[in-house]
Amino acid sequence: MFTGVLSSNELSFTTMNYSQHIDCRSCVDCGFRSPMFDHLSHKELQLINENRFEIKFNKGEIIRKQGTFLSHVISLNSGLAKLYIEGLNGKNLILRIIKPTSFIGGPGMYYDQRHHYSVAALVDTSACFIDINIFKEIIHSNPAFAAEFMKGFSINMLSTYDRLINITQKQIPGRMADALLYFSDEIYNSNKIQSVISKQDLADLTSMSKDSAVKILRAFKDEGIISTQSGHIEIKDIEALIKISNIG
Amino acid sequence: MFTGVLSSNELSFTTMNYSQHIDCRSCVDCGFRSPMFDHLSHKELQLINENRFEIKFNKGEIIRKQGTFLSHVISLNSGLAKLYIEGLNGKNLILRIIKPTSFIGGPGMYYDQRHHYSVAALVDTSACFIDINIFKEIIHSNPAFAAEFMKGFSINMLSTYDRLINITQKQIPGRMADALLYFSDEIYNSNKIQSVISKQDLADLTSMSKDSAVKILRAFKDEGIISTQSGHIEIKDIEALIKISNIG
DNA sequence: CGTATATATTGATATATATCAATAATATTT
DNA sequence: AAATATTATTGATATATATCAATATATACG
Repeated sequence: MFTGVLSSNELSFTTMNYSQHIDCRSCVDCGFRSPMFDHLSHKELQLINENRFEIKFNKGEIIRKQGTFLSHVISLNSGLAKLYIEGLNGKNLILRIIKPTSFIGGPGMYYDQRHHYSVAALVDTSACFIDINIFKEIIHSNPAFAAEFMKGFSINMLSTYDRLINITQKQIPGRMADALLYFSDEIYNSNKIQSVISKQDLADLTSMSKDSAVKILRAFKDEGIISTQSGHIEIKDIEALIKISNIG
Repeated sequence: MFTGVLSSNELSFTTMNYSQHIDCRSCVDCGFRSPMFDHLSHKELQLINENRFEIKFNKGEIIRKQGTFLSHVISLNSGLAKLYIEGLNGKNLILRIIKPTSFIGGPGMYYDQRHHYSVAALVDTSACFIDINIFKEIIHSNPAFAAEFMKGFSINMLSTYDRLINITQKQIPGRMADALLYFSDEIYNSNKIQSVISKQDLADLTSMSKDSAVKILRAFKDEGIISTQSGHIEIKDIEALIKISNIG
């Protein structure tokens, strides 16, 4: 189930490249850990450190597979991943894009100990896996951490509500505008969307066919709202996108 | 914000009719409380009892209004309600139907203390409102209760995922079949669906127009899958519905 | 009890979106 | 570098679903 190289106990002599090669020594002073862990004591961080391992995934590899046993929660150290539900007839629905330093728990944690979505690396990605029982232990003994965990869970719920409304109540232009704004505002913090996001990904994010995704992007390009070069998409007129998003 | 008659301190001399007239004396031995509360001690139940009030709502009345302050969690004692997101351009999306003795918290509880959906009574309905701070206090001091609360939250999340996939990846016949099966399996535990569920409600539950809802129900009727009499819908061929639901 | 108001029904029409098919461009492997 | 596979693009066509309009039925109201 786990691919990639286990490396937390190795020494790394490669040149530092934060986007791909991280070897975390300890959670206590880790610069790549989810901000959620700021609420933990030194002792709690040490406990987590003793019960986690870091794994590197190549682009395209599955980090979590829907349906399998939920034995660990994840903190994404570097890279980028898509979190998606494997739906009907092989259709996927991307729920959200995971960037560093996001935490991934999942609704199976307190229900059936299974994964209800898959997570796949969009680029070379490194993530720490933390034992679920240790993690829960800390949740139950640290109310501030528990509240923070709940908050994250709640935000995921709210973003799912948002997706539900946007996908079911907006038509294609509005949905694609939402997706582009999501990348520029929340993922890349830039008006450039990297080419690792395929047309199929954009379609899976907006619940439309790939052909429709291509066509609406073409239309946006013709209107000067975006420009494209070798797979990359650049937002040229963000105001227009916001307007299209609002109209629906 | 709260309508209806506050009645926990009144004596009721009306003939007992569980579906409409409940006056809970104490949470400790309440037969209408959510099963979640079974995990509480006598003392904790007393604490809740001192910090709750029961309100009766007439059919059609709003129990919770999206956007308002989340000051209380709810336990539905009797009746029936719809929980829905007020979306774009006045379109509503029903997330689920609430029956006794469901608990309603909400994603705002640990985020922004606001309601992110509305709840409205479909029939005369009675519900207990529990102070949010008292409720959270108990969550933080009782791990078993906290886990149960988390489990409920997770189940809501999973049902939202389900809605997301069913609505975005099935077409009208499959979605309507899902809605009918939801009522028969989870709400009424009967193949008869009461007339309090309007065609608009069925449309809001399946994310289709009211006209389309009427037409697909007509088609189901013509095929002998359902029958209708004065608003009620009766499922005649549940196997056919399951098949339609599976095909999508 | 009749009038008003909301809800339900139906067929005709419009429209958004998916599907298909054929080609082009990229990426990946040998 | 050639060959193969994957991904992207485009226009033509099919189809699902929404909208509209006109009528019917039920429900609330004074």
